[in-house]
Amino acid sequence: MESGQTFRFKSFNDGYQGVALGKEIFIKQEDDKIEISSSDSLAGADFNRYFSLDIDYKKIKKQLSLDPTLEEIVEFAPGIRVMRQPVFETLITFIISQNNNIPRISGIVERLCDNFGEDKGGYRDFPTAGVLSELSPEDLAPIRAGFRDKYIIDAAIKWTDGIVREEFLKTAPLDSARDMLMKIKGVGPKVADCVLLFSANRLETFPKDVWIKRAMESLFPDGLPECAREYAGIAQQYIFHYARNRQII
DNA sequence: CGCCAGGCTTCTA
DNA sequence: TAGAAGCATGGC
Repeated sequence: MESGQTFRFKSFNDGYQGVALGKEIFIKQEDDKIEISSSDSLAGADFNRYFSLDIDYKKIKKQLSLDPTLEEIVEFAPGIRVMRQPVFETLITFIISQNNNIPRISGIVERLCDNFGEDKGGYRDFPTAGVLSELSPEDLAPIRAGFRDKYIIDAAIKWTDGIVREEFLKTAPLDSARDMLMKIKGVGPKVADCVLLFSANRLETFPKDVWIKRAMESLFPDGLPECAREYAGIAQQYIFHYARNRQII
């Protein structure tokens, strides 16, 4: 929940609270048991898929751990999973993420939802592309996204116009999918890869941000180990978290 | 005050 | 085609 893939969850009691798939949920973990609860009906929302609880991470971690350095990195925070969030929401949140820090990303996303998301009775859903595509940069001023406001609007317009299509992103050759995303102003290789990894379930994509570049230089100067190729994106999340948190603890 | 943040666009050579 | 400047905002 704190690995920088998703930005609407807050620490709450002994778990996390946030809005996902149009529902306000509370999630907590005790040992291997993960519990999701809500005051809403969860009908129609597939949180096993959202949190990738249907994926065999024991098998994936075993394969990554064939490399001894990766084994240590995985063991540092073995509960991390790559989520499968809605594509449009992931696209917008990672446009906001550029040249930004995680706390401020969360703040901008929160204001975006508060101002333009559908009121579900006490909380707000993530805004639709249709709503965002009609806005001007001045309309977005309250969310204080800075220069990213025009990128958000361009992404929403290209989404509603069908220039960026979810099904294509999930099924087309990886390079074609990236090119489609990079037609959006403000979307470059890093944001495109994050969308493909965190929502389109393209586990072989390996987003390279400043943290990953620094971590790769010191941990894997010869590149990512061969055993991690199939699940490079999952390895990326373990490496990202390790790089950011290891020294501090 | 200056530097940096899950980068990208634009300008320059 | 590579490299640097500029970009909104906010925390430190």
